Amino acid sequence: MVDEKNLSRKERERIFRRKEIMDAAVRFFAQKGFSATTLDEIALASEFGKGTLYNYFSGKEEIYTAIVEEVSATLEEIVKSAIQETSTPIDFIELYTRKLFNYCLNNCFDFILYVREVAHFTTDIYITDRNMIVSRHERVKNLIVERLKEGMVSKTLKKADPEKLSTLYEHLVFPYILFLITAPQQKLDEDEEINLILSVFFNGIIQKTK
Amino acid sequence: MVDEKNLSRKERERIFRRKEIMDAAVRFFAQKGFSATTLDEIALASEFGKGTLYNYFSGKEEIYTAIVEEVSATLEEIVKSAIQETSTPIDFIELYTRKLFNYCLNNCFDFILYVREVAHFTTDIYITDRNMIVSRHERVKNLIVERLKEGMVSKTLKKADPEKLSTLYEHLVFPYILFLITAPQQKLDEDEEINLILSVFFNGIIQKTK
Amino acid sequence: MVDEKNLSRKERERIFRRKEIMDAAVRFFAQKGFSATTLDEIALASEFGKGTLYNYFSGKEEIYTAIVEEVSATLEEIVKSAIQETSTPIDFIELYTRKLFNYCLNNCFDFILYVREVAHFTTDIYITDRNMIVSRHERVKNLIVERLKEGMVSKTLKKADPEKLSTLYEHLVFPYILFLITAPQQKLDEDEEINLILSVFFNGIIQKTK
Amino acid sequence: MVDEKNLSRKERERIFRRKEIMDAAVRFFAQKGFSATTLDEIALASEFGKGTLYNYFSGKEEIYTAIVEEVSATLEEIVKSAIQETSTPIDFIELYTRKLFNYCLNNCFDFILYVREVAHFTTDIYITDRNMIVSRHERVKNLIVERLKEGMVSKTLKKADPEKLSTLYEHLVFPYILFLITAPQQKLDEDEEINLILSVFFNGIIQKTK
DNA sequence: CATGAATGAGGATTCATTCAT
DNA sequence: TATGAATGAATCCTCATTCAT
Repeated sequence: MVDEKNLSRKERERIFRRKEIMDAAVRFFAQKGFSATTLDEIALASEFGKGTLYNYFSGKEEIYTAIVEEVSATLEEIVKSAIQETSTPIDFIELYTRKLFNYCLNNCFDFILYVREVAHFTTDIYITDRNMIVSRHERVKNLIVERLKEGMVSKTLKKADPEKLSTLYEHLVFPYILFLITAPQQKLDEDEEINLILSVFFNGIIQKTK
Repeated sequence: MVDEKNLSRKERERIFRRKEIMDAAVRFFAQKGFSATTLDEIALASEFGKGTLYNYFSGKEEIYTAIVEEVSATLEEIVKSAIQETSTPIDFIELYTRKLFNYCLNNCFDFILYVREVAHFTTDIYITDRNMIVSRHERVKNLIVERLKEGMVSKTLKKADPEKLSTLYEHLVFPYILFLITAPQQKLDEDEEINLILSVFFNGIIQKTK
Repeated sequence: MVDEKNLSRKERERIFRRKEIMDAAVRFFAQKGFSATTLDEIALASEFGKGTLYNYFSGKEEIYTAIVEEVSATLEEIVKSAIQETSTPIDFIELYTRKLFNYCLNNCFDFILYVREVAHFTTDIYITDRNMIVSRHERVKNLIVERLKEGMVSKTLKKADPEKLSTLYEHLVFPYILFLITAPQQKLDEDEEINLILSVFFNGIIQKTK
Repeated sequence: MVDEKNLSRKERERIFRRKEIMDAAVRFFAQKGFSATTLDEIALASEFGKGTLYNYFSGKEEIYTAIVEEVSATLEEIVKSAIQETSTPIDFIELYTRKLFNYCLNNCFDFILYVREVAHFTTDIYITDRNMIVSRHERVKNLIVERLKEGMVSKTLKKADPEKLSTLYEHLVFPYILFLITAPQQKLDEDEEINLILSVFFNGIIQKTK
């Protein structure tokens, strides 16, 4: 996350244009995958000349990587803020889920890319700098694991492997949100869906008090 | 699922060769996506000449579609058999999960393709005959929904929208299995994983009796 | 130089087609250099589809390299045969010059490429396998140097650094032949030109007897 | 050669900047040829903006042409001065060779370009104004031819076609000098090399007295 | 049927040139 | 005048598909 404060006008414009290109590209990457997306499409959609893209990115791969990295960074912010704004594991999971849902609603294509990468759903492209993404994902996961452990210590949550639980959460919530958003349907009652997810997930992990 | 009984030797051989090609192809589609997979790879891996593939399929797309359809059919068989072999919703879900896991262990590449298609994770390719897959998926889903409804009527399961619950199950179990299988890790304790999934899912959907 | 005897029809055809492509390409490389030559031109001139070229060469660079290597091999043959067919240094140089001239007359474009490479006149392209060409050039040069030394021992030739003399010969004869052939002029009296070259070169290196 | 005396400061600066650009460009043209050289390289090396180059030249081609023309003019000066400073053909050739060698030592890239053009070693680019260069080359050649004729009349030189002899000289000396300068070697004994060239060339063309 | 050479449409990338600042 | 971002034509290369053998 670049500090955009102390940048020259030129540099700010450059970052802005990079973002414009990424925003135009993400829809295609999400819908068709990396290989099937063409630079012509991206150029057309971003309203830049094809050659211009190369002033901002070294190639198709870098556009893709930049998008995934940006989502990755944003998701880390989301987790951190959810942690800071809550005091209990339960509250954290609820807020985190809500924030995720919200982010996904507004940036569904970015989210698709990220889920695909993290969930190993395709390796259409070998992201050279996957390390950065993977390590950030690990970091985020650890934050969640810590919270889960706290809950287990305080007996709010059932005892279980917190690592596995974290992974399970991720593979429950991410794909489901993705489904809700991509599936063509009339209306989406956000609260209802969140409640359902949490209800299922919680009433399994919350230790019942007699 | 073609009835292979009353076929001539020629026809049986034809089906056998189609299967060989599909088996060779699925690994590439799973690992690299549709677009990034080349017919040269498939020809080489299947030990057929490139031109020969066209005697068995109309093109790359049909190979892909045939694979997805085959998985789709197999999964329908799995659900049906799980239904027939169990008498309660709980038992059904457990057996179904177990069978899924098992199928996935032995056919992980096929499974990846299917999940990608069903979970809308990419539409790299527009499957012309997606209707058949979608409608079978609906059919399967309805079978599950019926079972869930039974459970709600008999008060074994909490009252909830069975459609949503079915979807939730699908988006919990499928991606998680996929993750377990694709994530590079040492050993995989199948039973432990299944128990975890079921534990979380069940203790959320099973109505607690005092 | 591949032994073309024991090859299958397929392999012979393959070599033949490679040669056809090289023959079509060399004219462009010679006239415009490596970078300015396009595959479209080569494809058109060789009467193959553009993609077909890639069945025979890995790319533009390999076509170029293959040509230079072929000339290199041929020139080695020429030197060797000239050595075998003569018994004195003087006769050798005369026959060698005559053979060179003749080769160049019939393969002037190939010759241009070779001279350019050997004379360091351009490094438009970095030939990966330049080593092979350079080492062959060294080998050929040594053969000539040996002959020159013989002449010096037998007092037929003046005493001088045979290495330098060999280089001087090369940079006299090759570029001049090239000039004669590429310069647009009416008629070319081969014998006259050869006699001139030899006259100048010989009457300098032949030791005068009183 | 523009008379730089009566020019305004602006015009002098303009010429100076053109020269700076040409000096930066010639190294690339010499090493990689016309096509493979990019304006970006030239702009970077000359420390001008890419657009600025167009204030001094109409395009890449003109930069190239200007360089070749400048060398061409310089070489004409060299020949003329060598003629004025000597009184015999022999002395002339010796001085000319020496001056050439010296020029080449200090401007080897320029020299490479010129030799390539004059020796027809590549026509990567069609110099629109090649006429000027060719005609100057003819002029220079005639000066040399005249000197050679004088030598033949005065019986200092053997009788021969002076035109051919001039060409032979050019194709002996130029490429050899080029080779000496571009070939990677430790030390270069200028005098030794010149003596060798002249020794070979002279003892062939000088008529022996009994 | 089996094969793989031939093909050309399509895609990523480069770069000379233009032009607004 | 100096600049470098924008551009798209041009180029190399890939690959699904065809077809002669």
